This record gives sequence, C-alpha cells and structure tokens, in this order.
Amino acid sequence: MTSTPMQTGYTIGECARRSGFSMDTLRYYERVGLIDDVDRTATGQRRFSDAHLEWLGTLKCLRDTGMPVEQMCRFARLVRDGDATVPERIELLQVHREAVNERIADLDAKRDYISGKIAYYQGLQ
Amino acid sequence: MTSTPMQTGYTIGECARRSGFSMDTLRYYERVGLIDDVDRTATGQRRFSDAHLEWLGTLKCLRDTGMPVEQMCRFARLVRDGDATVPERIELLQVHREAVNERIADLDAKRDYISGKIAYYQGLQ
DNA sequence: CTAGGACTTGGAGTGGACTCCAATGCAAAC
DNA sequence: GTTTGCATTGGAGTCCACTCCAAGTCCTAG
Repeated sequence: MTSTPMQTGYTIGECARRSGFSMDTLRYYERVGLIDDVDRTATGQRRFSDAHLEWLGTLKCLRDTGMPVEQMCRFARLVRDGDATVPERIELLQVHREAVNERIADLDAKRDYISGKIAYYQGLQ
Repeated sequence: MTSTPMQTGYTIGECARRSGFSMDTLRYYERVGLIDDVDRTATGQRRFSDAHLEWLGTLKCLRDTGMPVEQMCRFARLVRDGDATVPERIELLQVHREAVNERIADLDAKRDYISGKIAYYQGLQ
C-alpha cells in the first residue's frame, strides 16, 4: 500500500507525509541544522530513520506552538551536545511552556470578547 | 500629564499608545481600508475619535487571534455596509471563533506534550 | 521666537519561514 | 527499457504584515 523503504529508512517524500512538514521544509531544516545525520543512498538521496520521525514530532510541536526556528536550533544544539545540557533543555522548555500558557490565556480571553460581539449582533436581529 | 486633544480627538501617537498598534500600523490599516472616516486638522494631521478606539479594540482582538488582514477587511466592509450585513458578520465571527477554539485545543494538547518532555528530562536527573 | 518633538507622504525595505525553480539524475512499474 | 514521477542542488522568489525612510511641515513649551 504505502511504499516500502527501498534500502532502509524513509525517502524525503515519505518522511514529509509522515511528519507533516513539506519536503522543502525538511531540506530547509536540515540546512539550518535542525535535522542531523541523515543517511544518503549511494546516489545521494536522503533516507530518514524512525529516530528522525520522532525528532520531527518534537520539532512540529515546538514550531506549532510558536517557537521561532532560531530557538529550535538552540534546542537542537543542546540535544546534540549530550547529557550535560539536560538542565538547560528543561529550562528552555519550561520557558516555552509558559509562553504557550500565556498565549492560551490570551486566546481564551479574546474568544470571550468575540462571543460577546456575536451575542450583541444576535441581539440586534 | 497626557496630552490633551488639541482640537478634538486623538493624534495618531496618542491613538497608537491607547490602541496598542504602532503609528505605522494605524496608517497602514487606514490605507487598506480597515479604518475609516478619520478626521483631519486644517493642516492634514489625523484626529482619531473614541469610536475609532473602540473599533481598534475589535481589530486588535481579531488580529491577535490570528485573523488575516484580508479577512478583517471583509469584516470592515460588512460593518460599513450597514445593518443588512449583521447575519453575515455573525457568520464570519462564528467561523473565526471556531478557528480560535481549534487553535486553543491544539495548543493545549501540544503543551501537554511539552510537559511530558520536561518530565522525561527531569527523570534523567 | 526658537527648539525639539510629533506629524505628513509615497514608496522602499525588512524579517521570518518557507516555497519554488530549472536542470538534472534516479527508481519502480509495466 | 522506457515512461512516470520522485529526488537532487543552490539560489531566487514569495507571502504577510508590517516597519522604516527622507524630506518636509506642524505644534507647543519655555
């Protein structure tokens, strides 16, 4: 049904479908250092691993919650630099989570404002 | 303390401070048709009214909840076109509110994922 | 009266995050 | 073995929503 890995690992197209990023975005992320150690076939095509897919899941989460690419790069660097950076990673994620909390609270308040507007308009009918 | 309206109404600077938009953004919004009927002094300076400030509050809410400028323009047009468009405005706001709801739900889920990551890292310590 | 800050314009520039392109090579299906 | 379509590259282009600029005018405090 779905294509089988031809050597081993996922082609960029398969990886795009599974990760939710476009192929272009995956190449871009590799270029800026968000993705590492991508295998290549003898002829130069990328082959992504399950570990990559998991990492991409994390990236997707961070990106979709509004973390700038540059900060994700910092996180990626920490991960690359090994266990000693765990406290820094915790710190970074906690700060980000707080930003997400604030964003949610803001959206929540503003949704109420919108609901108020809707109710007002409905009162006019 | 704060500047008094020199004729009547707020200068663009005052309006910027009160609305949370920059002066440049206010001029840009006027250009694209999001703001209407701004008075001018004899020498051409803008003077915003309280009604403008209220409208800007609505714009801020829509913008901060992710509505694209183009869709805000559509809403502005509906408002300009008078009472007959109230049902359409309700529809537009309801659709937008639903988008906000989905955004909140998504952020919520992803915050949990982040919390999971944090807990995992803390388990390593 | 003068200094210094606020305001005007049209248009150009910015930033972030992709997204597309052309020319070319590779691979799976029939 | 050829077609169909997926993959490669570097670099250019796009999109959105501002944001900045230069050159000039205006306004108010002292």
